[in-house]
Amino acid sequence: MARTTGSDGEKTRNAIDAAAKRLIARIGYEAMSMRQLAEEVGVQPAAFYRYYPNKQELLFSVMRDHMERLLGAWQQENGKAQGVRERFAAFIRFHIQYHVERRDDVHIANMELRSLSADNLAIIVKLRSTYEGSLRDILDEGIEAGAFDIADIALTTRAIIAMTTGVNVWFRADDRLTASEVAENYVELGLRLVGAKKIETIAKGGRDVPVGPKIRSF
Amino acid sequence: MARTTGSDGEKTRNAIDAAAKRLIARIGYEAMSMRQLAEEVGVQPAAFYRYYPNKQELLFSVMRDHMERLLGAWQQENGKAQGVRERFAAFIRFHIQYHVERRDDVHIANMELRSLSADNLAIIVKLRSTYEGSLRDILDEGIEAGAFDIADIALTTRAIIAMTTGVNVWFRADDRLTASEVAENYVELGLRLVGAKKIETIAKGGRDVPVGPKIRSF
DNA sequence: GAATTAATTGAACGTTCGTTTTATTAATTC
DNA sequence: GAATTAATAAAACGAACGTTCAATTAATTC
Repeated sequence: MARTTGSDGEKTRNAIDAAAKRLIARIGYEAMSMRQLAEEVGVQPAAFYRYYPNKQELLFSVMRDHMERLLGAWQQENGKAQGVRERFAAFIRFHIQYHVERRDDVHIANMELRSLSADNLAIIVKLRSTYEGSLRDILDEGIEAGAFDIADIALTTRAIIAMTTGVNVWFRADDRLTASEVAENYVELGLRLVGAKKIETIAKGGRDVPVGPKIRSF
Repeated sequence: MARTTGSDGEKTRNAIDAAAKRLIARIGYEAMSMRQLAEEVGVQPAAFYRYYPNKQELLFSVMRDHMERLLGAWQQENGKAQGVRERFAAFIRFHIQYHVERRDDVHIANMELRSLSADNLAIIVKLRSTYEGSLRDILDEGIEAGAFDIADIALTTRAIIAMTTGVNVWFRADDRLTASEVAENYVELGLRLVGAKKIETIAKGGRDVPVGPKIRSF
């Protein structure tokens, strides 16, 4: 046999991508063999090399596509929010919702960095820090506006990223909480972490008017 | 050649364990070959099988030993703290300090769960949940005592674990912050997350005396 | 409908994998 | 110092690895 009836390059490419994400997310890039991937797709191993030059490019493509989609989706979402507090809440909602909806993508992006070649790693790391930087910008903005009380911005940014990304470790769709319930819980936790002041307090003055004696709100 | 002069089973075993931890932490269990490990130790690949029946047992042994050491160390530390708030702070300090001191162990424990056989995974997962349960117990205790204000205990427990464990991703010993400075920052963040009340407030009444109208502190 | 292009198979490449077997030497015991 | 045990080396096992190549057939173009 050779070309099969009804064969279609685009369909096969999509099938390869989908199967690869499933497999890499479940057993890991190193553990996934090309024969395993081919079987999942329903083709011979050699067919893969019409679509990717090698295994590494497949991983890189999956991760780059994911990061660019993530960044694009957040940029779109970011435009809607009004005010720091709402923008901060929007970020957390977005982050958790996106992570829950594209679990495999996110899991791969978090776990397979070490399987990337040096060049590819540099590119992905850059995209990551762009994304995390957009959260940091919100924290900066919140401090400027006098809405947040943060001791160490970089550290707090990382804490929030770690906390919210961690949802993917335990969240199951059939759990007691829906994705948006989880998200709202994390919005509350996030607001605590950044020391968000009561809305009235901000409205009354912002950073130029001290809120009273320098006592933390907890 | 066969047995080498000065050869010692205990030393070789320790060398294997140390090299394995280094390698697995850096490149991953699947990516580490037995020949690579042997070379790192300075023996032939076959020598390994005097100490472990196979590669999987090595990974399991590394992870089980780590979890048991972690649990033991926390039990010892847990006895010292007085009061919920201090016990909570002690947990965070301990967790971060331990993670920073045994980076490879912790990294392996977090990354290589999927490389464990089903039986071994069940054992490690049990040890993990015992450890995480000890944090949950502190949150329970804090709520009981009226010292904490927590909406969802299970979720908050996981948030704290994720947040503090995440330190390992970015912490470098030569960074601007020392391990204990980082730990103190996270203690503050942790206290915010659990809605820890001001010490005077607790002293004045505990949970039986309402702190005022039911308004969150932020 | 012939020529061309797209998609895939089947077989094989050399390499590396985890592991086993056997032989050999060092250290310890008696 | 002979017998025993401990610790290794050396070589090989079959299986699996990522990848390449040539042949073949389906779909498309002209």
